[in-house]
Amino acid sequence: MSLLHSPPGSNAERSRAYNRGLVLGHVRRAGASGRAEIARASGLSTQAVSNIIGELVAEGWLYQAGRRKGGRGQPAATYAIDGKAGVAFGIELRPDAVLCAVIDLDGQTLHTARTAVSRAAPEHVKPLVQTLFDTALAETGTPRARVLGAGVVMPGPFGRTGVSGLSTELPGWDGIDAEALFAEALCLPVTVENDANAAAMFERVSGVATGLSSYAYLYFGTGIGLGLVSDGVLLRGAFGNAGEIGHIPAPYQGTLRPLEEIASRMALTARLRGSGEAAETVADLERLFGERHPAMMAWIEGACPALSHAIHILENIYDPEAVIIGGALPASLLEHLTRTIELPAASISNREDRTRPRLLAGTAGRMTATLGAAALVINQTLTPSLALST
Amino acid sequence: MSLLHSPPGSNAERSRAYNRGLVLGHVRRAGASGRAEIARASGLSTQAVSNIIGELVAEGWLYQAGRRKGGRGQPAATYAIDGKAGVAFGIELRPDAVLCAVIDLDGQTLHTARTAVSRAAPEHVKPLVQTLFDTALAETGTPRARVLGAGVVMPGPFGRTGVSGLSTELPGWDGIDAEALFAEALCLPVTVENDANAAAMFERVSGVATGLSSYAYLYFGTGIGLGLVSDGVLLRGAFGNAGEIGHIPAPYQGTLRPLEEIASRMALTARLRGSGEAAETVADLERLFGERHPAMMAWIEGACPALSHAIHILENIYDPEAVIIGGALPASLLEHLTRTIELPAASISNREDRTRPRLLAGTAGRMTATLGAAALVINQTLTPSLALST
DNA sequence: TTGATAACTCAATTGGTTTGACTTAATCCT
DNA sequence: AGGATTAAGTCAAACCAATTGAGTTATCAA
Repeated sequence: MSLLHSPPGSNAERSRAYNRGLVLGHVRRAGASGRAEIARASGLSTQAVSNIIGELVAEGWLYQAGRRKGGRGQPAATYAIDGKAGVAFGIELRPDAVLCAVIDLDGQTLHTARTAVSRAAPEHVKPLVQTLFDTALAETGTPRARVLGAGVVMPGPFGRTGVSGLSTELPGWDGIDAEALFAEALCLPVTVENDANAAAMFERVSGVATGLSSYAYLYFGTGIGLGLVSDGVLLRGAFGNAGEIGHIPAPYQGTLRPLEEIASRMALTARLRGSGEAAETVADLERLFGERHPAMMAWIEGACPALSHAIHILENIYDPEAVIIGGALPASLLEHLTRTIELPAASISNREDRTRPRLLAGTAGRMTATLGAAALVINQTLTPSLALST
Repeated sequence: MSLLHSPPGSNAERSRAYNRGLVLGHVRRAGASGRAEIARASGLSTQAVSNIIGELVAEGWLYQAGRRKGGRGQPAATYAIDGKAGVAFGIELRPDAVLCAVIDLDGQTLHTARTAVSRAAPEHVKPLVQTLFDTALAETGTPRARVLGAGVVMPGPFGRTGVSGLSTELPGWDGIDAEALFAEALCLPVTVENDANAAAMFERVSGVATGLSSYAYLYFGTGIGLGLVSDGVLLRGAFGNAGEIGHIPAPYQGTLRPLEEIASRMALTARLRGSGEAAETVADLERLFGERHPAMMAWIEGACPALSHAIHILENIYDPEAVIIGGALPASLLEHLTRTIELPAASISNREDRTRPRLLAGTAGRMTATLGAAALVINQTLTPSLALST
């Protein structure tokens, strides 16, 4: 019997925290709103919303944005989020570097930094992250109290004990409770996720998935990953390792091969190297795509049917509002892929009443996952759940 | 902008309903439990649990089961669920028949019935279901007040308006709000799902998924369906049509074909018909499998790699605790399939620390979905969520 | 027998929402 | 212009349910 302790019980305080999140989330999604409007949307009484808004204004989260015009009755005083009222700190751990970012409640990027490291062992990383955090606060002029929490992106598989055999790509982190380590180092609530999940959240907080609540996100990191968002919440699977889409078989020249051997940055770089091009950075890839390098175009030709296959599977299994592709590829290339990938016809997503494309290009670039780490925290404050750790 | 109204705000009453569900759920999963134990597991105070238990005992949901022995301190008085305290009514609508079932909180089947119909149009079905409900109550001697709700299984796609093009297999139900219709007819809260989702829930409430909270369920109906359970809750996708796994391409003799053309009852029946066997019922299939009919064995040989492929995909995308296969096939055949399907090695589910098999055989038989319809309701009362309609 | 331990209860307190009566500010209608 | 209507919002009291802290009871261990 798995002794997963059940979600926490509810009491007055937790209700308040939950309802505050509801109000903030509504204002974030719908823009400046009046009390009555929020009350109707949330099922709370106007009085409750009024109390909560009073509190949020006093604490600086909301400010009065204006008044509605037109219509009968007294015009509503509308309130909007002060984006600067809260920020989130994102950390990405890679074998050769530690990246960090700060984004605010609006999803605006306030700060990014990259530090190369020779060893990513916990004892090296911990003080480094503390320094990075202090620097980030100083540079953005953010008081510590305004930091909602920290998100951490690192290669899985994650700590749910004894996943022997599969060891992490990050030396020295096997069996380490990263969440506790960073929570202690930064004195903040910490969320740990893989790159794809984090990047998926960034799209929701400030990218192309704004307004979506159930979607699938294909992330080009080194390999290829998948983030699944359901009702605004990430699916993590039973052991926290959901989204290993790189392993699934995809068609390639008449055979089936793991998707990541066909449609990943790894595969692309290998192919370019084969034709004598060393493409280390996103800028390199952009240039090579710009000049329509034959090896690049050959990779695209192979990747598109494989991605189409993956999308077909995702759509039919998951029925998302959209599938998004993003990550460490140049924007031009992602754009090209969304135009070139042929969407399967035999799909429940192929419906007439769609208002949005089935396939979208997400944020491009090497920092997506780092920004996503911070976005995890923003999303949590705006999409409350009783299971929330904060 | 999708105006999905946000989840309802929390107040004292909703908190209580939620916490009651938490207590009931704990007792259901862990067996007879003491107040303090439940308090620790749920994060509530003993006093809160005490009050809730008092209420639940007064209302007949719980009864005192005994006292713990041994250990220091005062022995805990333990409480257990009275399975008979609540029942759920399940309805399955098919083009040629209406099935119904009653199960109790323990997941025990109290009643099943099948009525052939010539037309399954709403105006015919509604009075029929009312009669079936009354008969079921009378036969099981259940007072109306003990019925927690009704679950309805019917072919999708579901009502989220205007899914033109895709029309339901059930004539006359296009654009009908089945939930409202049955809620009004039976004066009960109603949940509508597809067959695979419902059957998946039956496994959780009384079958092989007891104690699992994240798993994937492959359902053999006419075609093949998928139910995904995540943290005890069904994933429905953005438009309520998640789980259309029958459309995904699977390997068959060197080519890729839709899974349901290879590994479904439809495919099996077609193949048997091709060799002159009319297999209409599960019993027919059982006989043919018992005598190892060549057409049956050929189907199995083709279906196994295709199912293995599907399982590979599910495991790597969802990271479930287990994959379950069940539905309208004979138990012996399902058993055989779980033994014969080769589980992919390149899977995150292929871990050393597993305590449970990766692939399990679920409940077999033609009534699985009907029982699942009822199980939906039982699961809701035992796995509380703030979003709950009740 | 006594002390430690744990489960449980009682009564008061606390936190938060709802309810209902009232005020304010705009448009509509005559 | 002026009253009716409509809607937003406030105030204070009532209400609901969880927590807190002190006290009781039952068992084991020394």
